[in-house]
Amino acid sequence: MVKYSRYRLDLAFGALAHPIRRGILARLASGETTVAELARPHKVSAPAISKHLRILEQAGLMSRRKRGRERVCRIEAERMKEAQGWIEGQRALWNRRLDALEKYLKENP
Amino acid sequence: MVKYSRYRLDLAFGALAHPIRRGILARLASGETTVAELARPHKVSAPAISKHLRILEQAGLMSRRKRGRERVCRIEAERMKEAQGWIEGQRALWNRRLDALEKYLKENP
DNA sequence: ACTATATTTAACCATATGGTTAAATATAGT
DNA sequence: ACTATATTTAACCATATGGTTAAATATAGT
Repeated sequence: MVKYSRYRLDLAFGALAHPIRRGILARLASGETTVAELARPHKVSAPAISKHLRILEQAGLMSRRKRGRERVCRIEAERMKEAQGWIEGQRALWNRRLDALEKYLKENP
Repeated sequence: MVKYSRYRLDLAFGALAHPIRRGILARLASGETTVAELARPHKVSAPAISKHLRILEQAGLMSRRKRGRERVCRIEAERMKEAQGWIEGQRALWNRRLDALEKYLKENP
């Protein structure tokens, strides 16, 4: 039972939690391309890829636009940055605490 | 149907995809503490918290040790670093590409 | 030994995820 | 108009997630 609407970071991290979706993002990081091209390296059906793309799109990590009968996909950098930012913030806290501890131990041998 | 064993990054990102778990990690970033203390800010049952902790632990983002009848939880920095590293790598690619494009546009007005 | 506290496990339920095949939709190309 | 190609939607199934309450387990404290 989901009680709260799903926040942006939930969707972003959730989208990053599957190897095929990370593979798709990795491919997109080197330039936009079509759905067929994104699907090629993975051995799942076209509908499966379509679902992964929807999850990435809903998470705001990627966008699609039509080009003839193809769809061209493009990474969206902002949400990736937000996800990274969250982790970074935690690690900053954590490291600051460890530094303080280290300093304390040095000063109180 | 999950066909491949779940990789470390799958578990790590999956674990980060819930606000309660991110809240728990945020608390842990400022120092280790007990399960009861971690549960306090969240209005779900104790078993729900216990499940979240298990997910965090299986993802390698946190560890638990016994202290009397309590369990003391502690963040595990390494896996956090890996998750951040993955995103960072993608963004590096992406930004390099954008920089190259910008340069190209500047040189070919 | 008895009782209270901390935490997990069991059993249950609803929804989300991750896959499939078959069918629908839209455009390209003749 | 006809056919091929690209992609999505529908219907289905199994497993994972996220919650609940009730019970079990383990230790603390008298």
